[in-house]
Amino acid sequence: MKNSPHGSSATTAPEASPEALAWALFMAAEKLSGRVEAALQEVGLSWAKYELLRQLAQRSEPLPFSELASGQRCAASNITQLVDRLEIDGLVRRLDDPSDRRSKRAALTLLGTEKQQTGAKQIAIVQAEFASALSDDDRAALARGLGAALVAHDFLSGISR
Amino acid sequence: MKNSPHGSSATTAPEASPEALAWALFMAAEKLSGRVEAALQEVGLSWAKYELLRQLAQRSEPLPFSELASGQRCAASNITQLVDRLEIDGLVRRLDDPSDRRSKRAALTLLGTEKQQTGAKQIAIVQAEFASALSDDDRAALARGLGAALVAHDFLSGISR
DNA sequence: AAAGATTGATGGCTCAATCTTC
DNA sequence: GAAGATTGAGCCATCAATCTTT
Repeated sequence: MKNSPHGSSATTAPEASPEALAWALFMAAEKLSGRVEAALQEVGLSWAKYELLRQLAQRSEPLPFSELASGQRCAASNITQLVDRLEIDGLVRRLDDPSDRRSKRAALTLLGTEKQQTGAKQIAIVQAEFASALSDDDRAALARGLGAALVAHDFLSGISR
Repeated sequence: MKNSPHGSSATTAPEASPEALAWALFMAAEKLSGRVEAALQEVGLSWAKYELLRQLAQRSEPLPFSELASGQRCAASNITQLVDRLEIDGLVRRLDDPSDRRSKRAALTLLGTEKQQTGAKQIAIVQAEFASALSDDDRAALARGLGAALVAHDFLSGISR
């Protein structure tokens, strides 16, 4: 989600039209992602970099680029470039895979592990702030609405994926 | 069988933790924006290009780049490049501003106007699909939750904007 | 041939620096 | 000096083409 519709008027009624509903969804996501990015910037990480480090930390072993690509749901060439930059940052190392010479693996460095951990704490703060800024009822309403939206999307796009 | 309201989504209870709530928000926005992008692609437009055309169509007169930048909430240099590409596409023309020779304006071409209009129809379809895929109650819940989230964000970030 | 990674070109965005005009 | 637009460098993503290895 990159560009979202800009709001012209801060009119009164929250959501009456279907147009406003989609717009509100994009706005809310954009605002929240802005917070996540700002929190990560404190650690010197972009969201893309953080997510890759996170995947590596979660599996706690060097992972082949193909697996990183499917995990991040992005093109393989993107991983190549991301790892390039992460390697420059000293957060990740490229390893050869002895069992398949076509394959490369990415391994966390010590610094990479540390940055991932502090990044995770930053993100946890944002999530907690977000959740606690909502009343129980609002949070429940949001959860219900988002759940329904996700189900609706899967339904409209033929289930699988 | 339980007392699940409306038996809408009796699936794996979507949101229990606050972590999942933020994640669901991002997921929903991502899915929906994917639909918007796919709809616009039918017209050969990116979302960024569409939004610029839309701003021009809405004001129905050539607008200075500075105004386009503030309208799209992006850096001025981005407008320069976007207009470059839109000009290549034949959707927009660069005009000199006689009253201030520092300023350039972007004007819709006939083709640009047409593409914007068909793009708008495409988007309206997506919005309608989205809204109608939700039950009244789910839609109301989503509207309430998103409204609260937006208010919470403004509160947390010191009101203005 | 197919899988895995890389390269090159492109789109969309940022910031810092620059140039012209006010 | 400050405003408006542009350029250059970089980040993050895509796709198409390529190269090596299986």
